[in-house]
Amino acid sequence: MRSGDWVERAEATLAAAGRKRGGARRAVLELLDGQQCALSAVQIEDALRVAKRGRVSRASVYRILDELERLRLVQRVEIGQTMVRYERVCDSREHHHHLVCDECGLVMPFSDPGLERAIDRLSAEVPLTVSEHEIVLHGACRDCTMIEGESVRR
Amino acid sequence: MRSGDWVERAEATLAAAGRKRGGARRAVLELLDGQQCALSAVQIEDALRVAKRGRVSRASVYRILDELERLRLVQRVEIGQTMVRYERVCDSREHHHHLVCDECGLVMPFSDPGLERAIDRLSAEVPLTVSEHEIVLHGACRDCTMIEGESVRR
DNA sequence: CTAGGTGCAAACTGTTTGCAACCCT
DNA sequence: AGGGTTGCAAACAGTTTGCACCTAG
Repeated sequence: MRSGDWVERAEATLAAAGRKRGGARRAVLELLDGQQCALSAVQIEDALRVAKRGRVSRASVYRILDELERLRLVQRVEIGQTMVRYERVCDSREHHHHLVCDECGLVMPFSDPGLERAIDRLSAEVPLTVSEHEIVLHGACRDCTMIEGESVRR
Repeated sequence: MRSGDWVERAEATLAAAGRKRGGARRAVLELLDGQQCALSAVQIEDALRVAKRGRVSRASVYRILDELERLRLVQRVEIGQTMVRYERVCDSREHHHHLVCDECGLVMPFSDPGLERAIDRLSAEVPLTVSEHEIVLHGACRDCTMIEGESVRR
């Protein structure tokens, strides 16, 4: 999916749902469209303040994300670290999951076709009409693995 | 793992880490030992108040869970719904993941050997020393699937 | 003109921290 | 005696809500 396509699709979906346009939502859409990985509401608010695409209030960020999620334009990602993150939903080729370093908080995307096949097969057998799935691998990234052992840090 | 074994192992691990015993922690351990699936800190606090195993303060619940997690006696589970949940860590035979109904919040455990194999294989290829993994399937449970369609509820 | 969109501030909720008292070893 | 353990209350951080004003259609 080319950059921009997702914003267009989102605007179209919103219009179809009877929504009007707005500057705040547009700014959030464009920001999300440019991301490689998930962002939290707070990160989004900060990024928008810096980019000063016209200050967007905290409340609007949450309301917008909530609505985009309902329309399946973004997906929540629970990576731990207390806060919820969001990332745009794209076609299956860009589908990915997350590696999280529990030491430093680094988050990296990864994807694996074999794993997806296992999930798809499983989804059909389970007592749930599965709409989404999320896989998170926790551990220590390379940098943190090297530092380890110098104390009983968590 | 029989009921009780985990509590014993936990106490032993704590002692080995130089910890003393305490009533609050004991109550939390026993409560967790009797659970089928993950509980949030708030749920734990409430359950202990009801069971009145001698009131345990909110702060203690959080501190205890934090420590048990560091010692790998419990594992955090991020199921969405904002709050973090915890469940005891057992041997691999009891290892499981979660199905979450996004309509009513129902959480069910499931396990799948094929999926575990795929994860293990993958864990070796990734730029992270993987210590844990978490898989969550989101969707609508059977009851909610039937009710669906009556409105644009999320 | 009218319903949806937005900003601001207050309210909430889950979690963390400071501190004094307590208890295991 | 001394350090880990607890409870209480205050402090925090992320999220939600109420309300007045603005704006797209």
